Amino acid sequence: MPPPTLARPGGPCLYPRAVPESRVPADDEPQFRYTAAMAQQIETKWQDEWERRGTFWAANPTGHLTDAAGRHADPAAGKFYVMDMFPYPSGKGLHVGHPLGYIATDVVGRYRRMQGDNVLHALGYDAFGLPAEQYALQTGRHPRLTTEDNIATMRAQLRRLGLAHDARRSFATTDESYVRWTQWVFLQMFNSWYDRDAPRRDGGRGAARPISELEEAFASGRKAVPGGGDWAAMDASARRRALNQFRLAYITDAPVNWAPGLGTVLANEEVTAEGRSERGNFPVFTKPLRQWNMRITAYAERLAADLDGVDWPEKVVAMQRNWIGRSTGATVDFKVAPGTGSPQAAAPDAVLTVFTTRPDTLFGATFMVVAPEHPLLAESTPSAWPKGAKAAWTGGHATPVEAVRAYAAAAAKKTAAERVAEGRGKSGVFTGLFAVNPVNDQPIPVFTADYVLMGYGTGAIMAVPAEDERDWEFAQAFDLPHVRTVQPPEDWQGGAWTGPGATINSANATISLNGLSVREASDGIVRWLAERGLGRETVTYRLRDWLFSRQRYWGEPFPIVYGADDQPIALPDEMLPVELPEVPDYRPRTFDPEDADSAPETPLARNAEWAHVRLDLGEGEQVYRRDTNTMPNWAGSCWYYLRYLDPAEAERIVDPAEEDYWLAPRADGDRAGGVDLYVGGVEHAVLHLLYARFWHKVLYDLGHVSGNEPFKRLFNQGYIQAHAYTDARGQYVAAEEVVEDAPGAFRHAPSGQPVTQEYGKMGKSLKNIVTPDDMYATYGADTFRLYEMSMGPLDVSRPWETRAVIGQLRFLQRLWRNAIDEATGEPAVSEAAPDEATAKLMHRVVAEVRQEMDAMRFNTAIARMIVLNNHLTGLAAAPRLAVETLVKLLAPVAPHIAEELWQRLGHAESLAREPYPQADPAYLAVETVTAVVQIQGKVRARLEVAPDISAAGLEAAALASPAVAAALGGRPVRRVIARPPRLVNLVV
RNA sequence: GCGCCAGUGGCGGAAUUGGCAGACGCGCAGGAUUUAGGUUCCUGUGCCCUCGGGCGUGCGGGUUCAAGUCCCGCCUGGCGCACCA
Repeated sequence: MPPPTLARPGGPCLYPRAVPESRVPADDEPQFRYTAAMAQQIETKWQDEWERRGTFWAANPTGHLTDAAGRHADPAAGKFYVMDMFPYPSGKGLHVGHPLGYIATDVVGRYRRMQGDNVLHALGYDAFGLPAEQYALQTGRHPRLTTEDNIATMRAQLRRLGLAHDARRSFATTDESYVRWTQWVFLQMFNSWYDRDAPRRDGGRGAARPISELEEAFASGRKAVPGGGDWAAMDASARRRALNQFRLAYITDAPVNWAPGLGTVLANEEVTAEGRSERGNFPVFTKPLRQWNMRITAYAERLAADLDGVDWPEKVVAMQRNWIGRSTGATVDFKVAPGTGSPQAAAPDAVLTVFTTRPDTLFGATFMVVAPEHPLLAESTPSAWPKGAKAAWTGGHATPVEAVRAYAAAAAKKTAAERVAEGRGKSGVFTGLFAVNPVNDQPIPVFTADYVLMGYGTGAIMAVPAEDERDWEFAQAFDLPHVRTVQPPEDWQGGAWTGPGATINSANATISLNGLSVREASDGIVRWLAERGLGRETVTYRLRDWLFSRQRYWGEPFPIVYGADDQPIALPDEMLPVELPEVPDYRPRTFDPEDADSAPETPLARNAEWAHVRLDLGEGEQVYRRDTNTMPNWAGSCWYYLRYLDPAEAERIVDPAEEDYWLAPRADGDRAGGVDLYVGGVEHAVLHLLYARFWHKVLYDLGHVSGNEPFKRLFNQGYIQAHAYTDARGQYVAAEEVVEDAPGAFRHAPSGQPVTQEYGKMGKSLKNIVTPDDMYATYGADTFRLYEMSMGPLDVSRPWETRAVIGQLRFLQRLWRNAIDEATGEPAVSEAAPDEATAKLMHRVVAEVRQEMDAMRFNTAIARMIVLNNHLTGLAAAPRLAVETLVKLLAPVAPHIAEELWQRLGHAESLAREPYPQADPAYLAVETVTAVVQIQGKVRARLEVAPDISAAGLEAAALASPAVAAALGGRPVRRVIARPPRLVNLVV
């Protein structure tokens, strides 16, 4: 049903004179002046009106979501999907920094809508997470209730901004109907594997496939069962165990990041370089625990390669590439045996495989290092020191077994940060083992040291001290030799030479690398190794699998149960969603932050009744144990852009017709597809944005979405910073009470004492919070929006300056006065056509504003609008055409006053879909331009010349000018550089 | 340590391609209206000046007829990475 239009189009609107607390109006103030009070009246009126009319309802191509007139989208017409990063509904309330991105996306959305695009813009809430649990504990209320309250508060605060969102499309990740599909995606991951040979829709090879295909391959013998089992002879439990090694979501006992102080395990992405938790800054220990993982490493290659196809800030692309950390090199196999005089412990055919990016230096490998967690140590460490073991190598231990065990135990007790910090001095211990260098059959000792990481490459390296600084340091510390295989420059002082150079000392009976470049030598030795089965070209990634389970309450439960064999079993789709149970205590079980021996405990396990469930999953009715972990906060934000298409969708994750309309690649050569514009802070560069891309690619492989990428264009907005002030004792004083006596000299007015200015974040403890509500009351939402958009480029951080906001209110006041008689509220425009100068300026401003808006340079767009408005202010009466043009130009940024003026100027319809002004090229032509005459590159005169003046004509005009003649003072002109029509430079 | 980005009036910023440095706004100054006040209006506002002009985009060089813009070397600030073999 189409909503009714406004009853009295263009009629006089009389407002009661509401008086904000902050201001008492003067008696002589005109009744219809645009003040903060007037702005409030206008803004709330139009917010109600837009809601009532369904002005911003976006139409889907099918289904129940139509526009306000009941129409579906026209697939042939333009569409634009603009999205903000998912807000977390905190209980703390907003400050003026929060809405920056929301205003920007609103401006873009409104601008596109005025150009005829069907614009999808909605805002949901990412509402699971630890803060809600903590807030619930403080208030004694269930997190669901506090979360709902927070969402309501945030909605109200944002509604007052006048954002053109389609409110029907809002939702929260905590909604049962949303959790159901988050769990569904998890099960898609659980029930899939990565088939490296499967052809992909985009022409590539390698894709997620249903796990049933793998079962068939095992059953038919097309693929060997790992461990060499016979599929037919295996029972259900053994089969589950085998399949678990291939699932994209799998449970495993691997070393994970355990933060006792936080009471949960964390993903690598959530651990800082210092080895502490990003949230809470607690120490993080590496500890083997049985946890859920996502096989994101299977997508490493595509996640790196497909960055070429997205329109993202280079910085974010670089951060993702660095995180994925693709590097090419070779793996090389070394035979390993205990040294002479040591009892045989290694299997005779034990092999140690290493990864290296410098296979060309293989002849210079003088020892080996394995990570303390390397499996070779447990299997093969001999029980006595061999001959040749130097005293410095043994760490004072009686046997290698003892030495290795002590070293590994010490390493496990350290946080990652400690390992790094202490590792600069290079610790380690000899393992009693020797490896044989395959190129020269030299035995070289094998050490274990924690500067080698189990998680990267093979967890083992060949050490080449002469060409690697870390190996050099280790060799120095342990009295190990080095052999140079790359010729350093003549002036080289010694130490490891990692630069380019000719290969030396690298020949055996069948190959010589001597004289070759690094590149040539690498290629040569890899070929030699490959021919003999001793090595191969290899690509490795820094990226690890994504640790996906958390020991928290307020998150999505896993739709997984365990039978007697303790192997995970998926619940059938009909049983989704698995709802969060009530528990006696939501609190995560936390420990002494330094207690590395503690182990996680899940809050969901506290509900014993829920944790066990009687089901028939095809093997007869029995009691199963539920998984009591919850998913990380990232799960909900990995696919929310699909949910805006229809949050009521109950049959499938997304309707294919809707997905195709809003997200499919459209332009030729575009494989990515995805949201047309995604605006948010840079802090999610490798967390959310990497995870969401991964999920999207899985959904792509499984046929649920039509493009490779979820976010076609990404824009990182800057942050709004703020000044804070401290007194002599270092205490913060209220920023609003500080006055500036002279540049750089600040004083706290109430106390009179001098204070020091700091620059940084806005925060309660810094006493410099300014809220949107303050701005609404003192200036109105339009002025606030205008100010935030005019402060500077959107992608740059800049300081908030409350006193500067007034400039934008003045602009709106002047615009209002150009359109409306302040005494009567009636239109004050002239009905005559604009004069020549006004028309020309108007068209030029239109052209410039469009250009700036297209490039999202709102600050300069607004500056141009002000120029036009200032011109109109100088006229006796502003022409209607010019005022209406300006109102339309401004509408995306200051929509309420624009609607109000539009209505008062006699228009019945909202201007939300009024075509954005277009410049008439006829008016952009100019009769004369100002040419500057430079002498020796300095401006000495200005001339009005025809725009099509020739170089000769310009030169003649310049030389004929008396001002130029005076400046030349009779000096002969040696050279003339004419750049008609704007510049001529005379060289004397 | 390595990499990337930035540095322009008292302040936020503009100058998209080497071609008039400082658009627009704040602040400030003067004036108007007003009993008064300013969230009103108008004018001015890079610095210096002997009123001719001179100087000026972090610093020092360079290329060019011409440099905020390009090149080289520094300084300062921010961000990212940091035993990844």
